[in-house]
Amino acid sequence: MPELPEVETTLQGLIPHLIGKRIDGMIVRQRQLRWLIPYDIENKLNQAYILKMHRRGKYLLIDVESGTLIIHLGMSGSLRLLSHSSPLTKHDHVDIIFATMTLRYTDPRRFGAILWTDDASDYSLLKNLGIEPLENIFTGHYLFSRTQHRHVPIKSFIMDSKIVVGIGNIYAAEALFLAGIHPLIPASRLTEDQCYRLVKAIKQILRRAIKKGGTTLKDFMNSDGKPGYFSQQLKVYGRAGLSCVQCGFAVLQAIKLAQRNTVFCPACQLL
DNA sequence: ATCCGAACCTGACGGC
DNA sequence: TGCCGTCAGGTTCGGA
Repeated sequence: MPELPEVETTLQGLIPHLIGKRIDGMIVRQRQLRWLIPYDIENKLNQAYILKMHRRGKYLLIDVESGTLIIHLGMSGSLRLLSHSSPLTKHDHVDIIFATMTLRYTDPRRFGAILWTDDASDYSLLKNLGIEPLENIFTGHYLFSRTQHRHVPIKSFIMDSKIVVGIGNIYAAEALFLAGIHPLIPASRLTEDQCYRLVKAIKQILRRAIKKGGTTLKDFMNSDGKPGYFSQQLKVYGRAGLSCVQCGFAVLQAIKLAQRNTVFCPACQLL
């Protein structure tokens, strides 16, 4: 489900409701997500006030005085704000309870994570992450310098969170299409100019997707339970076999790359 | 250091 | 209807 725009949409939906609020309790119905939810997390969060909420890559970080609650939505996770009486459905694994509402984590595939750290700046899953794609330090020059001597396909490269965070399968395909770059080109073979174009495309795609509230394919919902509308703007993802919206004649082609479906235009994105 | 595939899990869908 | 294989928005980890 969620790439950076969906996580950002969720975060921005939650912030106005949760900052400064006190957590009155936490109910864990299913501890086994990607990793086990730590057994002491209910104690750590009980009666804690939410000081700050932010995002690092696709990780949602919720700061309280004694540390940080870390939430990752995996492939199928979502967070919604509900009334206390809202009926439970099958994969509602965790509730965080506030005075007037419940924050509910739902995740059918359980690839997501709910973790705790006393010190987010020294947490293994966070400290080796690459840079944020929407920050100014993510430049064509940065990307070009990192591609040197790297032989992986450029699509895998921009999806590598040690290089740049937040770019998943949908937006990687869309950004490469927008930049006119074939997904299979080895990273080291990109010219500096192509790196500039790719970075520009990534920023543009992500910003536009955030503006539309993310991409809803089957079931993505923001924290108010509303879908995102960026799926209507997708130019290659999910369109294999259809004609290219840019050149109008080539048929979009699908290949498997690093176990992920990858769609591109063989005419607009030359190898 | 780099790269690749396996692993985690459920549900939806198409074919027989 | 039911069973089987395939696929799905992520990413860490282990081994080559």
